[in-house]
Parts: sequence; C-alpha cells; structure tokens
Amino acid sequence: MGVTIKDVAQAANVSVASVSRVLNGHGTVTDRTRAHVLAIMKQLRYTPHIGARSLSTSLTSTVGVLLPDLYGEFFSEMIRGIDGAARRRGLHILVAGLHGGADEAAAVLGSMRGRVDGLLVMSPHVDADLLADSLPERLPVVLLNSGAGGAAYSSISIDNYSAARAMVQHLAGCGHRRIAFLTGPAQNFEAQERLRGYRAALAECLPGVRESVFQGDFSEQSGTAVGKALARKKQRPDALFAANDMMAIGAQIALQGAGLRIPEDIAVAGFDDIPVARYVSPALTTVRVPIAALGAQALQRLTELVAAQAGKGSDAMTDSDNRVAAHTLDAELVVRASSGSIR
Amino acid sequence: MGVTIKDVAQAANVSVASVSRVLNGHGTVTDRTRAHVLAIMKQLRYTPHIGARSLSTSLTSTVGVLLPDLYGEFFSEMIRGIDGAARRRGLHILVAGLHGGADEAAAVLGSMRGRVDGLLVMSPHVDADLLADSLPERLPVVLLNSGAGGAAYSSISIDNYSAARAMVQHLAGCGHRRIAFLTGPAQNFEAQERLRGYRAALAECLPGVRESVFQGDFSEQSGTAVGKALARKKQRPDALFAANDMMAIGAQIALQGAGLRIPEDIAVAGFDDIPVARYVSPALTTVRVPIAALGAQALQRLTELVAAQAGKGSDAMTDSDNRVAAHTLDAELVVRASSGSIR
DNA sequence: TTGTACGCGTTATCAC
DNA sequence: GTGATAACGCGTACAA
Repeated sequence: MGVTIKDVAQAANVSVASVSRVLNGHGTVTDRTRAHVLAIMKQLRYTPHIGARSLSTSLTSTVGVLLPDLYGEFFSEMIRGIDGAARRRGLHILVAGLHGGADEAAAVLGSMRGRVDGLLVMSPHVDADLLADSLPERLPVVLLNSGAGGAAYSSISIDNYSAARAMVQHLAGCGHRRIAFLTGPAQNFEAQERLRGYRAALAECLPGVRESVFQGDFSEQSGTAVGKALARKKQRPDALFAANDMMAIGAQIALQGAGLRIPEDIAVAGFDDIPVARYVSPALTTVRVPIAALGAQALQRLTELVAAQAGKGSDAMTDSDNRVAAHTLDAELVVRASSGSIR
Repeated sequence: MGVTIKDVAQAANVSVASVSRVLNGHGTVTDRTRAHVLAIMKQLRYTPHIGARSLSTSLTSTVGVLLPDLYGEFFSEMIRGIDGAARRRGLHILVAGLHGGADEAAAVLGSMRGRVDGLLVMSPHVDADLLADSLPERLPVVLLNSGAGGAAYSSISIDNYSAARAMVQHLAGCGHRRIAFLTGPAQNFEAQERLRGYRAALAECLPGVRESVFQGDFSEQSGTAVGKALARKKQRPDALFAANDMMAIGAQIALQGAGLRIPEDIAVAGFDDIPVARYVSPALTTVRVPIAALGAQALQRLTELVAAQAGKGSDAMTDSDNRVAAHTLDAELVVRASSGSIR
C-alpha cells in the first residue's frame, strides 16, 4: 500500500504527531521541522489517506449528490455548477442517480453514511418522511427544486412561480388573450408552481378569460400529442405556454407539421432554456433557469450547514439551523431576437 | 455519531466479530444468531461505516471518474452510463471535472488515494507520464477516448477511424466528390483518428481527388467561421464532414445564412449525434457515438482490473494485466429519413 | 516545541 | 460457532 504518515515521520526523524501538525497547521511546529517534513512529504509523494482521517475526524470532505435520472443538459449543467463550487472549497462529490422509486432512494440514502459530510438531493421520489427515515445520523441535507422538505429541510429552487407569471404577462403584453398552459406531472412540485404562476398572471392580466390547461408529463412526446390535438381544434388558443422546453418543442413541431405557422397562427413558449431551444426554428422563447448557479448555491448552503453542525456539535441549534426558510433564485425571461416563437 | 458495529453487538449480546461475520457472510454463524443480529441491525438501523471498513480492507467500493469540462449531453450521457454500470455492481462513483491543465490533473489524481479502488480517466491533459507520476500506488486505471495511455494503461474508445471512414464512404456513395473535412484540435486523439478515417476513405473511394481539410476546435463558433469562409469561395465542396456535431451545426447555419441550401448546394455531416442534431433543419446526418455504452464498458473493464489486482496481490501479473490491448466500440451511421442534410 | 498513546469503526487472525 | 484482539492510517489530548 501507499506511503503512510508513519513512513514520513520515520524518514524525517520526527513523530507522527509532528507530521500531522504540519499537515493540518493546527499545533505548533518549528519552521525548521515544518520545512523538513514538507520536503520529505514531497519527496515520498505522500498523500493522506482520507478514509483514515475521516475515522478520527468524522469528516470526509465529500458531499453526496443525488439526482433523478433526467436526461441531458439539465443533469450535466447541475453537476458542473456543483463541481465547480465544490472544487473551490476543496470538496469532492459523490454522484448517484436515483432511478427507481422510494425504496431505492432509501437504500442509496443509507449507503451514504461515512462517505459524505452532507447531501444534495434532487428527486421527486424523496420527501421529508423518507429523508427522516433512511438518513444516517444528523446528516445535513439541501433539497434542490423540491418543495418536499417542508420546514424540516433546507431547500433551494428557482422561483418557478414568478418566472411562469412573468412569461404569461409577457404573452399578454404581446396581445395574446387565449393563452393555454401545458402542464407537467401533477405531483411534480415545479410543475405545480409554474401552473400557479400561469393562473395568477391570467387572473391579473386577463380577468374574465378562462384558463385552459392541458396535461403533459415533461416529455417531448406529450408535447407532440397536445400539439396535434390543438391543431385539430376548431377554436385554438393564441399562444401555448409549456411547463418545459421539451414539451414546447414537441408541440411546436407537431403544430408546424399540421400546417400551422409559429408564431403567426399560434405562439409557443417554453421553460428551462435547454440548448436545443436555440436551434429549433423558430427559436423558442423561454425562461432561462440558472441551473449551474442553482447547483453552486446549493453546495454553498450545504457547506454552511455542515460548518454549523460541526461547530456547534450536537447542541440544540441544529434543528433551527436546518429550518432556514427555503431560498429561491430568479429565472430570466429569454425572448430571442430574430425569429422568435412569439410575436 | 451513528450507531456502530459495537452497539449492534452489545444489543444482540454477541461479539463484534459475530456481527462482522453476519455482515460479510464470511465466517460461520448459527442461523439463530444470524437472524437475531440481522433483526437488531434493522431495528437499530445500522449501516456500516465505509471509511472504517476501507481502512482494514483497503477497498472502497468506489471508483473515481475524471472528466474534462466538456459541456452538455456528452458529459451527462457518459456519467449515466457509468453510474448505471456502477450501481449494478454496488459501486459508487466519485466525479471530478478536470478544468485546468496538467498540474490540476495531477492534484486531483493525488487526492484520490484512499477514496477509490480504481479510476476512469477521460482528459486531453492526462497522458501516461502524468499518470505514472501522480498516481497513488498501483491504482487500476482505464482511459476513455484517449490514445495517451500507450501500452501502459488500458483504454476504451469508439472506433473513430472506421466511423469517419464509413461516413466518407457514404458521402461518396451519394455521389459527392469534393468532400471537405472540418477537423478538431490537432492534439486531440479523437480528432486525429477521424481525420485519418477521412483520408483513408478518400484514397479508397475517390483516388486522385485531393483532400480538403479545414481547421476547427470542436466549437460551434469554429464551425460558423468555416461555414462563412466556404460560402464565399468560388469553388465550393459538394459536402462538408465535420469532426463533431457542434461544428457541423455551426457550419450548416452559417451556410444557410449565406443563402445556400442544405443539402442541395452542399451536404453537411457531423459526428456524435448529440440531441440537437435531430432538431436543426434539415436534421443532421451524423455518426452516433454510444456514449453511455462506452462508459458502462469502461467501468466493466475497470472492475476486472480491480478484481485482478485484488486477487493476485502484488504478483508479477499486474503489469501484463494492465497492458490489455486497447478496446474499441463501434459507432453507428445515422442517416435521418425525411429531411436530411445529405442527399 | 515535541513525542507517546489512545480512539475512530471494521475486518481478520487467532484461541477457545 | 464464537469471542478477544491486533491491525488499518490518522488526529489529538496529554505528558514531557
């Protein structure tokens, strides 16, 4: 096996304690010995064994990242944001995809003991109960884009409500009156919030106009289905606002396939600003979600929790500390210049 | 802190040794005691502390995944493939992005000691020398999409050469004669292989026709630049084959912007089959890289190496084991049906 | 300032 | 079949 702290101590003619002190800068060491030890460490290419360290410190300098098996850009952007923030703090990230349902989530949650100092969780299958049940010890947790934590867990999400509201306001401002909403899965927190924003804006900008909500599931396919259904209708909406870009794209292509012009016959708007949104024609008008920033913020929040817990020990503080109000980030309305899907 | 093996032993009125035996199924235990211990473990919601275990077994059941900071779909697909394969084997993955150059790579490499049983590395900045220099102990490594390992390290990649060759053959088969190639960074192994495939097919199918290679850097921007330059030329190629999809898309949009029709005036082909390739119009003809499968295969290979090393100890085998010939996966030519970018 | 010795949670090797 | 107990590598009182 690798070179240990003992080897370094022996080679430097000091005790392991001194080497440890040099390593962590805690105790007091002569500049002379410090330099000597440092030199030996470099020469021997010594790297501390994290597992051993975490045994005595109960710190791993690693955070767990639990993500749903969503495809594509969203996933990678989130990881990039988290990884960047983690690297800046000298942390490592342990990534796991939560494919299955609650049971698998519980298993993964459990297997995190001793591996991580905290958890970043983003999953529709995880709620406060499951967390409380299958979480090892008092592990700090930050929930991402989920309202499931309630008051018990810290959470960070974008302001889905306001963003959706702003989009509908924009559509109304463009002169559209019959604005339909293509919503996501009913249990999905983000979908709920976006729907809420749609309704609020409708009540606000177009009083008396009835809402028109179609059910989707965030997939392109469901967007296609609704697009086709819409194309067949005698009385079509002026505009369709989909709860995410993939559905918007599916709908847009279906509508175009049925001979309708975007945005002349019907305007289309999305949510997320995934890269593809720029390349369909006309380019999609959408809401930009600062995914990477979201991940970075979440990690930031998590490190605070970790520090707080480490500092205060098992004082009574832990509870109120975790109960920090949910924090939200703003999203940005993206209206593409040249050939937009809204006019 | 959490409940330890000691707590379980005490609650079950047995020794820690017995609990450990139940845990790992190694030694011999009465069915009766086994059941009892199991019950207590469940009741106490005990989870083994991995750090401690790895200290005595020097096994972590975790593999490190080092990826370049490439954006988007490629990144996430790769992680998905690896994560799936890892989960099936009960492994965890530690993900790190290699943003900077060689020095940062070395640092990250070093910090993996004690954390992982093996490493999956995909980075243009990592070569055999760096690996040998900054790798802790005899850590098994599998290189992804890189020829940098030489004979010293196991590597898995797609057959860039054959795939590019097949694409050019296809283009020639469609009647194109003046086929230009938009290449990637000169140091990039994959770009080199694709260029080699282009040249081979040219020599093979269109003897006498001079090659026409433009320099790009895998970015959409560089594709745009070449597209614009091409549009201004008096004598244009029949077809443009870009070493990746982003460049192909940039070029296609630029060519269209200059009033040229795709594929009538000039055919465009790409490489990767990123999702956007399906949504640009006309949809891109491209080479599908089985990214997730690639990741899964790499993990598979890595676990074999890990097992081999663990089994044989530090026998003389390790060397020849690692020297397994580089393994390649096939890519698939994707010719989109309706409105393709090639005709 | 420096060194000794113990504990962290687990596994594995012995005796019993 | 079961129970002490020595590692594993490191941090850290405590003593010197």
